[in-house]
Amino acid sequence: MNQVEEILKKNHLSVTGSRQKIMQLFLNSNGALAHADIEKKTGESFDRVTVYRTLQSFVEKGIIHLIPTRDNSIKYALCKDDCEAGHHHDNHVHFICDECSKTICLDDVTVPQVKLPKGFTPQHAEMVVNGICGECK
Amino acid sequence: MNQVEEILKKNHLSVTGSRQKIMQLFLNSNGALAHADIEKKTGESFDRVTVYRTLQSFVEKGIIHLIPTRDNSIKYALCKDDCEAGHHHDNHVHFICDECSKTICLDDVTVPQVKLPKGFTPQHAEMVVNGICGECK
DNA sequence: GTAAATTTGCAACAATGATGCGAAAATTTA
DNA sequence: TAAATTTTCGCATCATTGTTGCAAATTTAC
Repeated sequence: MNQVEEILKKNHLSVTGSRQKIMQLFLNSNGALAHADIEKKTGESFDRVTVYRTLQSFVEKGIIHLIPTRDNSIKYALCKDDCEAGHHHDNHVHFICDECSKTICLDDVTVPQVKLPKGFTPQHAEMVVNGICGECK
Repeated sequence: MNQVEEILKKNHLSVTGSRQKIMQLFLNSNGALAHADIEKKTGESFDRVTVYRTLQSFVEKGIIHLIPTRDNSIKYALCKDDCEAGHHHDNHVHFICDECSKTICLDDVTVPQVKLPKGFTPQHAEMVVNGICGECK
């Protein structure tokens, strides 16, 4: 049983062609993927709806997470820690390169706490940093 | 000359019905607005395209700014400081209430700096906090 | 008040995402 | 391992969101 199958089974998902291929894509890519990226890379293999539903199932199981971006395009990313241990990932910072527009999970950088005005109760914080990544410098 | 006209003229925008009405909406609301909110509140007054273009022109002039949200819906907000002084607003934190889903600019809370891994050069950082706002508590 | 510049509304289009449903595939069961 | 059951897939269809071109209307500048 390969890594992809393992991940799917562990998360109680049927092992199907689309899920295997898309999961493999995430494992191969070192950044986040947008729906469009996935559709491009899988070619004509799967229906557009299948890709949506596959991503949805991954999100529901907590295998991948969404990354909010400034231009409001949805990006999905697999966190290394997640797939290996299955535990819930902490709140890490995301980095988006303005040059190559690669989106990277900075798993080691946690979102700092901020002091909110009186009355506000925080529950979850997201932080996205834009700039130039190591490869584009 | 009223406040709305003043803002528009200062930003070299023609004073038109849609711009006046939409700008007024922003001045009246104490939170951020989504395109859909605006369309709802302006009723049948304007074409959908006009609303888009009006918002675009405001963004271009720096009168309003975009707020990235976790569910990837675009929200626009007017910062008090901006409209009065015209200077560029600093990087403040945004708060989205999970209860009433109001989106608020925390003008006094600046986005903290984070230490990035080697090679990454930050240029801009966004931070969005979800939770419960003062009114919903 | 008129000419020039800008903005509007309409039509049309593109991209993104959701849903219902029968067919196909995967999993369970015996 | 074959049948029964469950899940997923693909197609058609639809909704929402956002963009563009262009002629008509409005605003601004002179």
